[in-house]
Amino acid sequence: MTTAPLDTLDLEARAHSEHAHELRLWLRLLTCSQLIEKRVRTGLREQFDTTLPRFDLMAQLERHPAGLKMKELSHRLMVTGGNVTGITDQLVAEGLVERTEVEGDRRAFRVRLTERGRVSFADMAQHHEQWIVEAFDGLGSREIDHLYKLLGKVKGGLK
Amino acid sequence: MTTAPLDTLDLEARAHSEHAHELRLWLRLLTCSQLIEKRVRTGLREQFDTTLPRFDLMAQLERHPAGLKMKELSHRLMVTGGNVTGITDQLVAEGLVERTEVEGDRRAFRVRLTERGRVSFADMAQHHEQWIVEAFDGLGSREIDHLYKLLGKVKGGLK
DNA sequence: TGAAAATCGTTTAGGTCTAAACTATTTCAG
DNA sequence: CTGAAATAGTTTAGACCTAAACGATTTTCA
Repeated sequence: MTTAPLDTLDLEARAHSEHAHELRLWLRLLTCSQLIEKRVRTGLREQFDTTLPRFDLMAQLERHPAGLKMKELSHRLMVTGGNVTGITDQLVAEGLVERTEVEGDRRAFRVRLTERGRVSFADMAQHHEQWIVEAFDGLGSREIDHLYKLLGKVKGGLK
Repeated sequence: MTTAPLDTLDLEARAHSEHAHELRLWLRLLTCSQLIEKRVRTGLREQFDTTLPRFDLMAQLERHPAGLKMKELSHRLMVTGGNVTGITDQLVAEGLVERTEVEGDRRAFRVRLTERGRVSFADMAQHHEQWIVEAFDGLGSREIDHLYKLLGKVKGGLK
């Protein structure tokens, strides 16, 4: 019967019903992303005894044969520099990747795939592609394009 | 000039061009998901000195006032049981959730929000909602619905 | 009934990721 | 020229998450 408590309830209730769509969308986006990622992680572990971050790093290097600096890698992978250091160390130890000097800047270096790294990556990439294709099996190519565009709009609005 | 090397190049080239759309879509989906997640993680850390997994666990409990069993939590959160054990331990230590007995099964128990947990969560949820709304600012409500439906199709095709 | 199988939750060992502090080098302003 | 600021990468401490092995309890079914 008083108005004060009802006001706060109204505010909460309104907030929830007004933005329920955004919240649902976020949860679903996250779920899709996590399910696909899990599939890829499991595949990489079971079939190649490696991990997703290692694969992702190698994928970046495959696209840039001249190599990438640590800073560039951490930006592209959207992870911290310390993280890139650790993963690169592993891959160097296994001979899949190498650090090369950057002339004119003794602080930095460029990371490149070794020949062995290229061969190893090509093998993994083929299976990776298959897992991704399977993940979107339920969609037609029109829907894939449309989804891509809508997510582009989301991405554009971020940051 | 020889045909053998060209064949392998063709195979690779074809494979890549045939499924390029799926791969691009996957990378974009992942990027959107990671950017939004980063925003939420930063907000939770800076404004509430907590983490996303802790928030997610409390969010599940808020939706189920009677409490959830560890198994149910790990299923809903899509993480392993061991992980849920650790996060629950923390929240119990801080008095935000509590373990209660399940009668008739001495192996299991139910995890519930405490009163303090409910208050704490309500505060965080309000800001969380705001961050999510901002993330989808660039989209109209029709687009939000459409994106939701398309992702539903993706989700349905997984597993 | 009673032994095997299944279920619930925890522990363990190890990889991932972060923020913040740190070292080394380069750039820039005075 | 020189000292401050910026930049490249690493280290550190700690939280997260996983898979696998494990203890305790319950269920199954012969």
